[in-house]
Amino acid sequence: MDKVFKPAEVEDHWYQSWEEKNYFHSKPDPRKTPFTIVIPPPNVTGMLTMGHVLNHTIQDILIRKARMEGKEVCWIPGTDHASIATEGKVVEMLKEQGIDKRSLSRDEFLKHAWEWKEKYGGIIIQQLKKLGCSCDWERERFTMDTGYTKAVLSAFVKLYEKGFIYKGHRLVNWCPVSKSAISDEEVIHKEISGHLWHFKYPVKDSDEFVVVATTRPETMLGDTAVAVHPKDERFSHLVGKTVILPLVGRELPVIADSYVDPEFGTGCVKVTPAHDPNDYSMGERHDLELVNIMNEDASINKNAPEAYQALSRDDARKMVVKDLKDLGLLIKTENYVHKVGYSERGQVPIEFYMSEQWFIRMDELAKPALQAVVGGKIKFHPEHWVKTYKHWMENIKDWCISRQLWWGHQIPVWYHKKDPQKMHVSIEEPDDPENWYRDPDVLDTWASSWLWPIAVNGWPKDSEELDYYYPTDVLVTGPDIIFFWVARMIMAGYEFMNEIPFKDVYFTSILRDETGRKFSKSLGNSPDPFKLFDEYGTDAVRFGTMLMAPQGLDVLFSSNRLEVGRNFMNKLWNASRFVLINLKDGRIPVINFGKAELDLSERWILSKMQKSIKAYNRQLERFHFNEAAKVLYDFTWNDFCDWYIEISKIYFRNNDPKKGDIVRGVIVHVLKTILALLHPYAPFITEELWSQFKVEKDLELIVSPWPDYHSEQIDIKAEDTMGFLQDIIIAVRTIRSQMNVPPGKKADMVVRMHGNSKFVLEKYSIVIKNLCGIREIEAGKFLEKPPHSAVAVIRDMEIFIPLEGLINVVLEQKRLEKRKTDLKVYISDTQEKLSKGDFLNRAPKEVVEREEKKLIDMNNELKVLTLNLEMLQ
RNA sequence: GGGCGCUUAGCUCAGUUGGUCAGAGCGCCGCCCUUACAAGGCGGAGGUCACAAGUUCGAGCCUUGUAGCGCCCA
Repeated sequence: MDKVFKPAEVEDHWYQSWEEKNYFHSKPDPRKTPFTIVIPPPNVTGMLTMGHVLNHTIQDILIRKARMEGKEVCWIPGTDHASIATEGKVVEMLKEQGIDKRSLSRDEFLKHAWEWKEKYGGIIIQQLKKLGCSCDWERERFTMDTGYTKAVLSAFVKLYEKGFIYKGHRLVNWCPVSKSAISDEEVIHKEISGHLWHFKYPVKDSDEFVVVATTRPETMLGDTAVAVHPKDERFSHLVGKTVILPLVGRELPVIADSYVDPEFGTGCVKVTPAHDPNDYSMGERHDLELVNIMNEDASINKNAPEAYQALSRDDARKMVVKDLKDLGLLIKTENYVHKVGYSERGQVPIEFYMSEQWFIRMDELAKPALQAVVGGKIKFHPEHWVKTYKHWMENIKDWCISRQLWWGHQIPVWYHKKDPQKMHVSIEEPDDPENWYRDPDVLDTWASSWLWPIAVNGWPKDSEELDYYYPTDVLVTGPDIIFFWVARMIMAGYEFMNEIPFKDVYFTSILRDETGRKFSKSLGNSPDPFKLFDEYGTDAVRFGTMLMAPQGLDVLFSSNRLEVGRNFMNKLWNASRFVLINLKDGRIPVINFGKAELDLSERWILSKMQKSIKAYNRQLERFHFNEAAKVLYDFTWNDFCDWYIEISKIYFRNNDPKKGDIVRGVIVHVLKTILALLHPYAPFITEELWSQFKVEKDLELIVSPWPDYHSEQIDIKAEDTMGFLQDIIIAVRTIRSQMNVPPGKKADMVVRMHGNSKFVLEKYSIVIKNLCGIREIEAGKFLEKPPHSAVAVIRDMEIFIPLEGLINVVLEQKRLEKRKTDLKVYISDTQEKLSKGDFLNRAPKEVVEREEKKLIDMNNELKVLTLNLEMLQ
């Protein structure tokens, strides 16, 4: 074995081996409990990011643990067609080739899109394999494969037939880049420093003007009214009159509507019902005309005066402002900070745009889905996301599901050519297709992915898989798609299966860089996972990422934190190397606890291990992956490597073959248990090391049994005695270090006992001698303090280390004084506590006893220290 | 404006059901290349648990308020 762990040499080998042996594949097996996860399908043309690493490592941990626990494990992978994002990329690619999308037919465009998908679609799947994900690749799905498409269209038809889907001419969020409607959830509100322009509109047949304030002057071309508050006396004389819209010449009524805030701006607002949702509502109340002044790309259309037609909205704004200024109608321009909605994909401000769209009525669908989460049938981790979910579900709005795109699921609605009111809504085309034309729009991607947990299992057909694997167990995803996806999957689960889609939802942390910025492609601050895999090893990246990902908080990611992971893997590698070197004739022992005479250190490490198993399982069950990782890290490094391995060296050097065999048995047992427990986090290195310790009855680690928790191996007494021993050893090491005793130089130890703990020194002197460089130990109740010695007090022991020629009296004084000062503080705190009658009466007996014992011990120590200090002077 | 979250060592963060002298990693200081590991070992320094009040025998943890930071929604 190499001195240093080299991840690249083992990772691909083991992944291939697992795949060849078909360990990832699942078949419904009624005798076993199923454990199912559906992957949150990444965008088909996406690349692996650190966010994926975090998310999929968690899923792989859950899956690998469940597999080792003997469940029938199925992790269903796949990719999402990501309608708007993918279409955008294809349009961009075509543009680079000099092809304009508008010059292509729908079929021609789709051909390019599928080619693109074939070319880049497999990449992220390969990347997930590199990460070690143990998905059932035979079940890989794509949201636009044939079966899945059928599921999506069936869902549409079913909801339509129930009356949950309707078509409406509405003001929707419009992305002028993709030239499509988008849902409320795809709009990002950003704070923008803009301006507030104040304009005069002349009142008809009068010298008067009204002054309106707006952040979007260009929309005035579509104004159809001016509104004031009904109780605003400044303007009440104008209500019912008419103003002339400058530049356009249209006559606008002045209306009174309580929506108007008299405090804001001038108290008069321009009303543009076709381009603003609030104005739209006012328009409905007052029966105002709708004037749509924009084309699909937000340029000005022919409903505006000719001078502005075809201008972009930005140019139109400049020109409107200039023209109004030239007419003397611009009063002032204020700097003004306000929120502007941006299209998540297009990265440009959205428009509110009148168009014909399909909607799903959500109120009915939301009811059971809300109850499932509020009532605890589905559990969120961390729980606080329930409130966010609840708030959204209680204020849910209808979902605009049509998109003016080509890449996606085309809406299964046909209109009759002669009578467009006549519709055919079905997953099959009409019998006389020549007389019909199909709705050109596609469905919002989420209107396909909300079916993911059921559609991957063959819905709407009944199947053994659907029956066996649904509902799934856990969903692991980011909190940013709680509305987009999680909520809607729950609704779809109830609507189509009358059953929840998953029992637990784990929301991952959001990754940020060291300065707190979200990782994003546009900022270029997202590290390339593959560079990290190369640099640290995949296991280390997985483990390190888990260790730094607190539950429910954002992670300030920094790659040097992955060093912890790498160092840990190397530590484990070398601990294993040590154990291998010390095997007898290369034989792997199998421990038999019944017969083995276990000594203190063995009873202690086994007890510690059981406690660690218990804590580890508990943290994993409550989805605290960082804390679980910590439990294992601490046990492995601190208990196993720093203490047990160090102690074992004594017996491997020694000539007691029987004792050596016992230690070999225990050390191999503990190490193999660590490997098994760590396997879900670090699959490659653990499988590799396991192969070195495999005996005939062992399977490969990936399918080996999860370590059992044995409460009978918990040994409080051994832990206490070992703790005593450790305190003694640490105290001696501290003296040696602080008195600058050279590491190679042996010292003697004289112990004056005040109680009955002599047995510890007698029985375990070999451990003390070896672990802190002691030659001889002399112990007794009435020994004198040797001259020139340093002292430490541990429980009932006064430990003297004679340091002729080495003792530094000033240092020793300082050391003892510091301890004395600290002790006095603790003692007075404890005394105060114990002097209160209420504490003695009300606190549990154990707590009082513990405090009393503490006080006695500390007083004792103080007394001894004081005496020793006096002797120094 | 409404909601959610955060504030613990120089930095990044754990801290379970309120109860032992509040922990880790990194960084820092000292010693050591000791035959598993220098990606390591041993030892050490470093804390008003944001602030204020309250509940309690007892608060980092529970309640209320304040301040600062972050996110979501309108």
